[in-house]
Amino acid sequence: MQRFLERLAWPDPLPEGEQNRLIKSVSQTVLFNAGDEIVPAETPVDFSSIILDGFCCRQQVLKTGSRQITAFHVPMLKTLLDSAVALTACRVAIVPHERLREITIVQPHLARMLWKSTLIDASVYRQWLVCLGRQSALSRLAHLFCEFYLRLEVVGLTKQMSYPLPVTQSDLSDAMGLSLVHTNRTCAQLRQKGLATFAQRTVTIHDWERLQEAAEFEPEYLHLGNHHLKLCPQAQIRPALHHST
Amino acid sequence: MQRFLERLAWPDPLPEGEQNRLIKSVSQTVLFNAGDEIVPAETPVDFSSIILDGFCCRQQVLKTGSRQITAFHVPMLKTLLDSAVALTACRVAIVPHERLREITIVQPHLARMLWKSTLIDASVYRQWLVCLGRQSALSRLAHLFCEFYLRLEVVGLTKQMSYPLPVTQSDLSDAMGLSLVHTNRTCAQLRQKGLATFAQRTVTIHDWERLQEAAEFEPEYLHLGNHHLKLCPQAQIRPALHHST
DNA sequence: CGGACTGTTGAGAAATTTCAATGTTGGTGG
DNA sequence: CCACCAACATTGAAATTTCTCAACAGTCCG
Repeated sequence: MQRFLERLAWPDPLPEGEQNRLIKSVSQTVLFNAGDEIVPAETPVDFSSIILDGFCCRQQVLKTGSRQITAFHVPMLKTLLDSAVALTACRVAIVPHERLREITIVQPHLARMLWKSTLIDASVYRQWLVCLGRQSALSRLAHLFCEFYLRLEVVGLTKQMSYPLPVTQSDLSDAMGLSLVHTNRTCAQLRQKGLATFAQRTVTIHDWERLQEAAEFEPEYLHLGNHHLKLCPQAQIRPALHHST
Repeated sequence: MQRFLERLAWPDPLPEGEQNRLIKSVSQTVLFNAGDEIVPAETPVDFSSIILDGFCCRQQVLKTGSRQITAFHVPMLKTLLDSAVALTACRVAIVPHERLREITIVQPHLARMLWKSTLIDASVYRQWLVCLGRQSALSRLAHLFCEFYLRLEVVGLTKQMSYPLPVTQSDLSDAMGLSLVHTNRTCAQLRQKGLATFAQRTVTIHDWERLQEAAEFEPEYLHLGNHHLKLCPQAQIRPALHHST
């Protein structure tokens, strides 16, 4: 829970009273395995969920069977969600909506932080729309890798220019609106161009500068404040060339 | 302002006290012409905006010059926005964030309604992601036409199975992530199939049932409550055949 | 070792884009 | 009222991206 709390009012710390309030609001904590439906689609819910750890996504399945992932929820990032599926084992805190209602009454600042976090989510959705609507497969994947790098960086889940992304290429396809085959080829392209590698469910960025460029990535939409501004420029690593062809 | 207020706590009415509070929070009202930037992109803002009337969109322009519209804001629907552009003449109410902060303190219910409206926005974004990621051009356009029909229906802006959609085919393209040419051809297909016609900036739905089907449209994501459930089935109009070829 | 899942590759098919030309429409000034 | 202009819509055809189908390789695990 700690990491979620730290992130919520970012970059300010969440006052202790509010932290306790939120902790008390959790009615129960539930465990899920990879593949479980955290909240079945179409089910009306009267609670929200906080992903404590693990990795899950929101998705929608069309009649043709094709799937579109609409969001990834990384560990610790708050999230009120439905139609979510666990991609790895997940621990999820359940917060009844009634408790959230109480929070809006007695803890307006905390409520604002929760509201703000939904605004940031919306901002991320809009950015994804730009990717899916107007960017090439290469740019889309590059953008996703950039986004995750920063989102995970602020919560300390990156190691050098590398981070775990516990999904398959098939999941990436469904997130970026591409076919599996094309995703595979696009990953290969990113690798061959020396931009980034996705292997063993780990992303390694070889050339942050050029990756960002290929993605037209502009991190403001993530609302990370100035945190990342300190990170990224340093993050520029010597271009690594990995021409395997 | 009235229609915005009616819509906010939908289907419940917004208590008078809260209505007044919101009205008092407006620092000024601004007029825009079609094409004006309501809020320039990249500008940090300390206020939110409510579209009182007119029609505008959020957009993002890539380096290649291509544009992606990420949201349409129809008259009366509340909206806190940035990077917005007026598509028609617009009247916009400005609400400083400071006033919103006060609202979270003294009017928690009103604050919840505002929060809820951002959650609905996010829900619409996710639906658009599904469209852009996994649906054909035909389905995308059909979906857009369905979505607008309901959004405008609840605020009384439809007439029979027809409603004004004051955008060009070029705008539709940028919203659905298609090229102008393909959008044009897809509009023609919808027409030829007798599903819907878009002409003179007006959408006319010929066969709601089949249009909905082609779009895989499921209106729950709009959170219109039961209102539309009463409308849509009636809305099923005798299939009109308009084969112009 | 077999099986399931994941990743990789080839090749033809389909959807969509781009380029380029032509029609249409609505408004404006003469 | 007409001529004209600009914006918008439509059409054809070739180019490109992406998808689908199908086969095969690699890895993990019981």
